[in-house]
Amino acid sequence: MSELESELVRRRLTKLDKLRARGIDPYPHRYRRSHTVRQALDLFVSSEQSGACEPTTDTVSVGGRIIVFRGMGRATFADLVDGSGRVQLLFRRNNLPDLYDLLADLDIGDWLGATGPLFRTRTGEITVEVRKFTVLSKAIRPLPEKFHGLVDVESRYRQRYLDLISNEESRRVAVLRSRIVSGVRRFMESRDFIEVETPTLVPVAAGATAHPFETHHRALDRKLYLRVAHELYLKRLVVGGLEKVFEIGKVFRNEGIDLMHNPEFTMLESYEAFADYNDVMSMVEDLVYSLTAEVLGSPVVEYDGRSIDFTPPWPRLDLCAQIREHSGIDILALNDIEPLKAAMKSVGVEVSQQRSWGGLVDKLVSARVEPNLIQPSFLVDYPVEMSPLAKRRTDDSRLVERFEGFVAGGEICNAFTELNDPVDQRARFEEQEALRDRFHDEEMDRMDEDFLVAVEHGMPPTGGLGIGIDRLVMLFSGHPSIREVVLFPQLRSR
RNA sequence: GGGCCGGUAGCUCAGUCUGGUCAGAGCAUCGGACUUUUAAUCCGAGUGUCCUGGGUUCGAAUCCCAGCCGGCCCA
Repeated sequence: MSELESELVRRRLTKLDKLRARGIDPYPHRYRRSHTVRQALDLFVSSEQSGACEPTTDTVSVGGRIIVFRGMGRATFADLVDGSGRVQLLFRRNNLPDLYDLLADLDIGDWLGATGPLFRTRTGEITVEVRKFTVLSKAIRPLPEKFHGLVDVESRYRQRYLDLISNEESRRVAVLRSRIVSGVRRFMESRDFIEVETPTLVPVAAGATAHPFETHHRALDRKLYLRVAHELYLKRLVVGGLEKVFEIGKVFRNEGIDLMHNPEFTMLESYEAFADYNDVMSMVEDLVYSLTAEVLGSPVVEYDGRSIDFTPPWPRLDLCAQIREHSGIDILALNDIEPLKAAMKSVGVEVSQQRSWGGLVDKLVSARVEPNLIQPSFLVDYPVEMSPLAKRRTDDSRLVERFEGFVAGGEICNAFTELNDPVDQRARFEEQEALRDRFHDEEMDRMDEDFLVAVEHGMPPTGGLGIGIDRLVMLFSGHPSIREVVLFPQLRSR
C-alpha cells in the first residue's frame, strides 16, 4: 500500500476507533430493514397517489451503502444504495440532537441503516428524513471516484466488486446472465429434461477437440484432468435409460485467452433419446428465441452495430456448399491434406498452423464462411474427419449429421445425431489417437475405453447439443468480450 | 507467438511528440462556511515507486533497451 493510500486507510481506522469509543459497534451482527429502497420509494409514490394533500408514510428503515455525502452545515444529504435502488437521506441536526455529530465519523462506502419518514424535497426527490441511523459496516478503503466510477479495465476485472459498485452496466450484465441461465433451465425442464451433474475431474479428457488441464490426485496417486466437455458422461446416462438429460456447468480448456475464450467457460449440454439433429436444431431455435422473449422482451438484439433477429426458423446452410460459395474450394474433392492446403493457400487462407485435414477445413470455415453468418443460422453436415462423435449420413458416409449454430459471425452451439455404433465409434477414436501421434497434437479427441464399453451396451438413437452460455450472454448483453460477461475472468497474476 | 496502443495521486485524467518552475487538475481526503442539496457551492490545506530495471544526458515521467501488467489486431 502506498503512503497516501495508507494515509486514507489510517484516517478511516481512526474514525473506526472513535465509533468504538462512543460505544458503537461498527460491525453489528444484524439489522432489520422494514423496506428495500425500491419498496420504500413505491410506498411513498402510492401514498401520494392515494390523494392525500400531504402525503405521509409510516417510518421506514432502509439499509445500504452510502455513495455520496452533501454536507450543508446543520443538514447533510446522502445517497444510500441497496440492491434495489438508490434513495436520498436527509440528516438534520434538530432531528438528530445526539447522532448528528456521528456523521463526521462516517465515510463514503460505509453501510448504514437509516430510519425515518419519507417526504419529497422541493426539488422533487423522495427522501428519508432520518430520525435514527445505525452504522452497519465501516469501510476502511475509499470507493472509486463518484462521477466516472471505475474505468480501468484491469481493475474492473481484478476487483469486480468495485466494478459492480461503480458501474450500472456491470450489474446489468450479472443479472442478465443469471436470467439467461435460469431461463435455459426452465426451458429444458419444461421439455422434461432432467438436470444432472457429471464429473469435473476425469481420468480421460475426452469429448471435444481441446487441450486439457492436468492435475494429480494424491490419495489415488493418479493423474486426473479437468473436463473439456460433458458429452461422454451424459451419453453414458442415456445408455442407462435417462432419456432426456442436460447439464449446465464449467468446462476447462487449456488454450489461449482472447475476446471469445476464457480457460473456463460455461456450457449447456443436452442429450435426448429418440431425437436426431433436426429435432435438436428446432429445439435450439425455440430455446434461444424464448430466451430473448423472456429476458430481453424482443427477438431482436443490437450487437456490434447490427440488428440480429432470433425469430425462427434459422436458415440451414449446407457446409460444403457454403465453403464452395465463399472460397471456390470443393473440400470433398480434395480429401488429402496437401491438395487442400494448396487450394487454401491459392485463395489466400493462412494454413501454416494447420496439420490435419479436419483442421484445415475448420480454418477454411472460420476464415471464409463464419464471417458471413451474421443473422442466426445453422451450418449442417460436416465431414466425418472433424466429427468423431457424430453419426454418419446414410446417403454419404463422408459426412455426419452435425450442425453448428452461428450468430454475428461466431459459433454458439455444436450438435449432432450421436454416434451409437460402437464399432464405428472405436474406429473413430483410433483415428483421433493416430492423428494425435502423427501430428503431436494434444487437441485431438481421446479414446475413452470406459465410454466405449457403455456404448457397446447399446445407446438408443440420440440427438445431442452443446451451447456456449457465455456466448449467449455476450450476444444478449451486446458485449464483444467474454471478460465482460464472466464475473472473474482469468488474468495473469500481478 | 507477432504487431500496435496504454500504465502518472485512492479514482478519472492532462503533461511524453519538442528532455530543463512538469509533479499538475477534478473527484475523494483534511480544516472552515452553509438546515431542501443532488457531479451541491464557496474559502483554505495535504497528498506521488510518474509500472519495474538498466542506459543516454549536465539534467529523464518525457529519449533508448529489456522486462512486467492490461487492451486491441493478427496467428
